[in-house]
Amino acid sequence: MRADAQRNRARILAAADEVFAAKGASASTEEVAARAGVAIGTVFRHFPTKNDLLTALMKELVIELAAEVESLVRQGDPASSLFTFFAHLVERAASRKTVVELLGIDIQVSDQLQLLREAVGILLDQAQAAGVVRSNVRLDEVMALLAATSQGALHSGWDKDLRERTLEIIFTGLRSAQL
Amino acid sequence: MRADAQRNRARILAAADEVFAAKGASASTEEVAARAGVAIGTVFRHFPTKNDLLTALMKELVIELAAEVESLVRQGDPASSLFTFFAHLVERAASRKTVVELLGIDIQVSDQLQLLREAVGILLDQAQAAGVVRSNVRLDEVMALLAATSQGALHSGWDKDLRERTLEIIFTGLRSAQL
Amino acid sequence: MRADAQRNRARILAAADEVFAAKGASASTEEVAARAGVAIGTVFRHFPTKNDLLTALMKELVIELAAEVESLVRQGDPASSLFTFFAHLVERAASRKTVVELLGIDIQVSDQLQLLREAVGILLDQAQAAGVVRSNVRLDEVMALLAATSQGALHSGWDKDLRERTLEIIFTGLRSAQL
Amino acid sequence: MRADAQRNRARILAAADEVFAAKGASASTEEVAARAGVAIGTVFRHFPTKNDLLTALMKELVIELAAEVESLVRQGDPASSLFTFFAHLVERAASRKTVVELLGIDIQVSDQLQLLREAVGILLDQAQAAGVVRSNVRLDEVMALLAATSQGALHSGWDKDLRERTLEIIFTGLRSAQL
DNA sequence: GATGAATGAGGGTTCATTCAT
DNA sequence: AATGAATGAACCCTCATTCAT
Repeated sequence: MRADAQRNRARILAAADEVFAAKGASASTEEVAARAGVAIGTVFRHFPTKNDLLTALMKELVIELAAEVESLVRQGDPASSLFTFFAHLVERAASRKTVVELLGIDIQVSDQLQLLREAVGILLDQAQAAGVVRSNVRLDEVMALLAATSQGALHSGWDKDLRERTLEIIFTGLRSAQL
Repeated sequence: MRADAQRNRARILAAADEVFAAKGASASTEEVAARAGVAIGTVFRHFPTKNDLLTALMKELVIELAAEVESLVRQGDPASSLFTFFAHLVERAASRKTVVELLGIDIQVSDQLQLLREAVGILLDQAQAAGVVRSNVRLDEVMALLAATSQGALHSGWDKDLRERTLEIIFTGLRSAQL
Repeated sequence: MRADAQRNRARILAAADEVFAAKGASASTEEVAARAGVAIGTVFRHFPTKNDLLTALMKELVIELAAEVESLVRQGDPASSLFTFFAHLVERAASRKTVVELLGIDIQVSDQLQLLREAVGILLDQAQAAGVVRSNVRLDEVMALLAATSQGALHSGWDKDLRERTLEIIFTGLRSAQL
Repeated sequence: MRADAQRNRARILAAADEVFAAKGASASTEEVAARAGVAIGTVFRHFPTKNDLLTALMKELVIELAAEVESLVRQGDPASSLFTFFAHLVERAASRKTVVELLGIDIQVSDQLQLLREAVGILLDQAQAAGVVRSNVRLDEVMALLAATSQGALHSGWDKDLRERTLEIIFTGLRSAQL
């Protein structure tokens, strides 16, 4: 791929991220093109289908998130990494519909999602090994809570304070058995 | 309003509930009309805008939910009513997109939402008075968790077992301080 | 269907006939709408797909042609009806791409085409019974010649004189065995 | 023109022949480029317009056909060459849309068509001189029949047997007067 | 009031053609 | 000269909304 094409692909993805983050997946491809400063045909050259664009966006996001988790796995405090990531994801969801749709919708990201799931699984293992999360909590529930709260964080009332207070309840629920 | 008009209004709302519950708010008005057994024009006579229809639907839902809460307030066990309602709402969300969009989206239901909010507030007060929910939990967080988990419950992976396990974590989080 | 809808349906079919006759099936639906004096949505309300419109057009045409053949079967001279119909079809094709695409393309008119085929079959039987078409000529060849010459008649050079001279050769070929 | 350009021009024409033969003139230029193994820009450098490409293709075809006719004129049997060529052209049309569009459509090949026309004229003269085609048959009709049957041969039902039977009728028509 | 046909802006997608690399 | 990315008009189709019947 030529340098300019590479650049455009990136600009389109960035534009799509912003547009879909703001208006959800029903925003028009035309708007993405406009925001990217390219003609509509260029978007379709790079992503033959709107769905392809959405999928590509999700993949990028998952990869990013998974990388983040891995870095936590390597360098973070095992006892707090899961909570850190949880909070960070929700924080991020608060401004990006994309995050939320990733966790909820099913486009063809399943493979990538699996990746994220596994990464989070490690964080959970660490946390349980460290004794900060009760042992009968399973990965399924954690992913479910991640998805749910990310979705929730998108909506109006959830300011930073509310997000923190809500997460605090969930974190307590995850921990409490040790008491 | 004539009697038949009254009847039509009700049938349209019922149809809209089913259709939007199944396909989300992006389902077409035409489909609602078909399911209601009326012509498209009739739908628009009663609800000049698709958004008006959505709003009316939400209002009905909130009223229903609020009634449910009130009944719990009057006849339920103060120590468990909040949890009962929470679980019931999520259960319901699992089969109805409407519930979820009500809690998330911002159509002009704020007034009605306020109603629901107050009702849930009473449940929370009761639960805290009974000592089963820690006192530093505020209504905001409870509403936030209700919204988030309702949203989550819509998505694929959330079968009954997962819903219960997830709620159990949240309930524990709400309770735990007593331990 | 309401009277005005009925009228519009007819106008759209008429417009489609003209437009496709002139420019072939690749002409735009928009143009059909314009010629019919209706909005684009109206065309799609009556014919949900461009292909549906094309198909409807073909059906109408086949029905018309079949009716024509039947009338010849009943009232025409058995010895000349086949030739009469043949010539008439080609004459008509000279100004209408539709006729030709009917005989060549395969949209879902097969059922209707079968109808026409059978009708022409009767004409052929009559002609052979009358001894004016040799007995080893089969319906397949007649249909093939009808299709081929109709196609040909569409193109530039085929003025009336040429059409007649060309048909005369074919007719002679069909007859010749009697000599 | 550089040697490689020369080579590319030939490869593009060959590719176009195959692609348009298979899918008709509505196939995309991109596909031609792909089949030729060159970039789309190269196609447009050689043929500034899709129509130019089509025209060039037709010219080549006509030249080929005319050469074939000339060879028949020189070495063939005067009494059968016309029929031979006729049958061969139709046979070829059965597998190549190009042949047919050449004879039907009006791109700017008229000059070249004239060439073919003249060549076929000679065959006709020979056949008439040999007494196997009646003298009142004119070149116009022969060309018309060539075009028509070539078109027809493209369509589904025309298997080899049908083509032969159909041509047999036409050949008889051309001959019959002598009887 | 109800009906359902008509409207037309908007959305996804294709493809001939242009132009920077 | 070749490459292949960018352009943008045009196409098919959908759907909220309006309006004649």
